[in-house]
Amino acid sequence: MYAAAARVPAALANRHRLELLDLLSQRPRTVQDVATEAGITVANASQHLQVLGRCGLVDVERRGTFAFYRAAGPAVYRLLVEMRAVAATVDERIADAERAYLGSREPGIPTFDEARSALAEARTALLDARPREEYEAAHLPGAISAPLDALRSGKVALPRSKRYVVYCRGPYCVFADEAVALLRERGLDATRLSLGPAEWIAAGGEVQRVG
Amino acid sequence: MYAAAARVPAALANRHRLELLDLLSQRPRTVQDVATEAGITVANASQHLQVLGRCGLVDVERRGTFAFYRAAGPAVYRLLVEMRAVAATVDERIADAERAYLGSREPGIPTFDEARSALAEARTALLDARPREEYEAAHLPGAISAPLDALRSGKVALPRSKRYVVYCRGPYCVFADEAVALLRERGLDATRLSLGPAEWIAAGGEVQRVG
DNA sequence: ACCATATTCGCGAAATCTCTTGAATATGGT
DNA sequence: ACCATATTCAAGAGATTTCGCGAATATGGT
Repeated sequence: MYAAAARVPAALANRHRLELLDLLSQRPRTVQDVATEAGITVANASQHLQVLGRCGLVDVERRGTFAFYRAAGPAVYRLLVEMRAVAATVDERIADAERAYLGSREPGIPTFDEARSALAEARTALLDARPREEYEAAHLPGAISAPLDALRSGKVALPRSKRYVVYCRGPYCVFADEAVALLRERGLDATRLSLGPAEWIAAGGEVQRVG
Repeated sequence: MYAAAARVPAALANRHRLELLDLLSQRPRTVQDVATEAGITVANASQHLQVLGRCGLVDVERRGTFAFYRAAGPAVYRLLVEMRAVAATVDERIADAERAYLGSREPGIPTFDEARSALAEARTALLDARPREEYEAAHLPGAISAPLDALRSGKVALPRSKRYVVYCRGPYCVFADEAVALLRERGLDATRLSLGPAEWIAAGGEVQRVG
């Protein structure tokens, strides 16, 4: 019984599998895709994805010769969030990363409740600083896609009359921070929301898709 | 970074450590105590507990020559609950056990919200069917200790005018079921609450202690 | 039919984990 | 001081996991 229950943490007990699951929590990806992102061979990525799949952590949808893997559901997001919470209370590197990140940079908005009250104002807009593919796969309700590249090249029209709340992949991602810095350089009012879609889904929130 | 984060699931990826943590989620225990409960040697239990401790999953308090280990905090309870949730969606044995348990026996009260509304009535009492030591370490607010042994030997005074809601360690524990069966044989109105203190703590609830 | 490509499978060496055994350490009581 | 006991430490055999490599499988296009 406990041996059976231990298979889920066993699947997560590997840095590559953790990274793959993290990648898949942003959007579905092919084996090749995650392999290059994580810097491992395709064969190895395939094996790791199968381990994750056997424990119900990822689902696979086959389209032609491609296998699109994705995080299996809200329960997986909740598990990831809780695991990071425990890890952060002890592990030096994670805690340091968090301190370095949350300390050196400004705190931003730490909860969805606060974000919601900020967004209640009509002149506040929510921006998604992640790559467009991730925005298309799942984004917070009402968010506008504003990938960092597009912001840099000025391809996103941002009226000066608005206030902007920017989010990205999650607390440890730097996209939103860079986006906020960029907007402020241009004299816009921007704040970071230091949570991402994973935390939103974990909290029971619904997401929107494109197409 | 991911290697560091993987240490938490690695600590949980062992049936004995999972069982130990489960035991410690009910009440603090000594090394010997958990060793005999889990059927492993003391040295082995000590090693496993140290692994759990290094990841911040358990705390230790030394009193004399004894080392009392306990689950480290609400985050650990939340992690355990989420892990079981994921495991139950896939693993045959766990899902079977759940079906067998929740199917063959009656469903009981599945959420704290429903329990709260039942307990709002003044004539409803909440009973804790676990061993007294666990009740003393932590029990749901307002619960009365009614260990199975004490119920069997009739040592708990239960007025016939009340309705009883009985809980135990959690969804997979049978104490509450047996207690409910026992009370009904005696013509009392009893229902099982199929959640335990772990789920209560995971949901952010406060617990009471004795002494 | 044939080819290109995405994925999966199988094997073997290296690394890691597990558990037992026996000893070492530390604390409290006599 | 000495002893009993609770816990921890250390080392080694055995089991499991990891990962690269090469081959096998499967699908879609030409």
